[in-house]
This record gives sequence, C-alpha cells and structure tokens, in this order.
Amino acid sequence: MKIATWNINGVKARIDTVLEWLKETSPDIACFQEIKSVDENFPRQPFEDLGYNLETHGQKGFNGVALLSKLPLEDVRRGLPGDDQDEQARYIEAGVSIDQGALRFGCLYLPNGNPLGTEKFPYKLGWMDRLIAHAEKQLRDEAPFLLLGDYNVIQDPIDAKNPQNWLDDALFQPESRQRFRALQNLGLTEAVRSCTSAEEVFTFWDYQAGAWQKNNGIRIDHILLSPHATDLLNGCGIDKHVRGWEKPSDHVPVWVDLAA
DNA sequence: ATGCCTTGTCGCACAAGA
Repeated sequence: MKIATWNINGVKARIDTVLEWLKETSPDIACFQEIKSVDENFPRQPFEDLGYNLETHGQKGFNGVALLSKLPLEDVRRGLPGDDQDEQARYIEAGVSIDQGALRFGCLYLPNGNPLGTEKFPYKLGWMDRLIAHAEKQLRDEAPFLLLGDYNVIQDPIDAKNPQNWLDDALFQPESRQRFRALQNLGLTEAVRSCTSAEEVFTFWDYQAGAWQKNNGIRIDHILLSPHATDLLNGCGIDKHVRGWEKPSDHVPVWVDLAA
C-alpha cells in the first residue's frame, strides 16, 4: 500500500499536474496540502473518476488540506485539536480498514512561521505543541498511525543545500527543530531518513532565483510513522522528477510503501 | 539589502509563501 503526501500549491492551478501524477503513481492514499480552495469549489469529479474517495478541509484563498483514498475514508476529523479559536484549515485525519485492522493517518500543513518577530512564529510553535499532544494521544491506541505533510521544518543542516541561508528563517530555528525532534521522540519514525542517509535529498525548491536549476532545495515534507506503522514499512521515496514538469508545485510528493 | 516567482483574491495591486 502506497501512501503519499504533497503540497500542491493550489488545486485549481495544479489540477492537470496532480492528475498526471496520480495516473503515473496510483497511490492508495494521498494527502494534499495548500489546496487553496473552499470545500464547495474543490474539483471533486476528476479525482472521483480515478476511483478516489475524497475528503477536504478547505478555506478561502490560503491553506487547506485534502485526503484521497481508494478505500473508504472512515472517522474523518477536521482541524487539529487543542485550540477552538484556530480558524486556519491545516489538518485533516481519517482511517481505512486493512487486513491488520485499522490504519489511521493525519494530513498536516504546519504553519510557516515567518517572519520572525511577528505573531506567526509563536503560532507555529503553539501549533507544533498541539501536534505533539495529539500524536501522544493517538499513540496510546498502539495501532498503525501516520502523520504526513508539509512540516515547514528543516531538521538538520543536511536537509538544506545551503543551511547557512536559513539561520534567520522560522523553518530552521532551534525552537522549531526541537519540537520536530520531540515529536519523533514520542516514538515516531521519520520515514525518508530511515530509508536513506544520502545528502541533497530535498522536497522543496523555491520558484525564485533558479533554485531548482541549482538544486538549491530543502527537505521539509515528512512522513512520521508510529511503531506499528513502522513495522509495516517496506520503503519510501521522493518523486523529484515532478518538480521538472510544466506548471509544477514548488514541493514534490513524498511516499511510503507499507506491507498492508 | 532586496527581489528574484507563483498563487488567489480582487483588483486593475496586493498578501503570503519558504
């Protein structure tokens, strides 16, 4: 079973690219971020025509997340628990039934947090604290659970082509990195780094200044697996070639293959 | 030092992204 995550940067602008990728890779489950659409305007039909069940959690203009699954989506939950005042659509979670029982997964678009010195950075850190609390709760189920998405965190210098360029950026602050580490220290496995120790493994290249051509990328899209999900892990990958297509997102898909 | 592009909204430029 293949489960993927991709920040598509706008479903309306990316529809052809996304459909081409779905036809090429045919994931069983796909988590999309930055759909930038309200639920009622999401172009459902082309995805359903490919055999996907679809659940969205959108908002006007920005953010927004979506889940696609060939199996029926069960117990859908919208929004990250822990702050009733949070209006931003950045989290959706659901489950599917597999032979081993239930498999649950959360699709997240973690706040960017820039620029430092504004309310955006503490919002990011607070959101991460809520994510840690929610993951801790989910892990008590002792079942396969995955957290996939755009974490907007550069964990280590190896995860950036030019780490010194990110020292004043919210993505590479000690407070952001510490919380991403704390999340993993709950017992979650970070899929890609467990599959490879290679350098220059990136998931995002800025549209500006020829970042793609120079391979000036960063790795900020991650898949975390609970112990029971890690036991099923067969492999993982990054669909880097998609960044070279026409009308690309600035992010590329990341995926895991599970023995389920 | 800043913008470099791209998106969506809504305007006939702007905010936001990372």
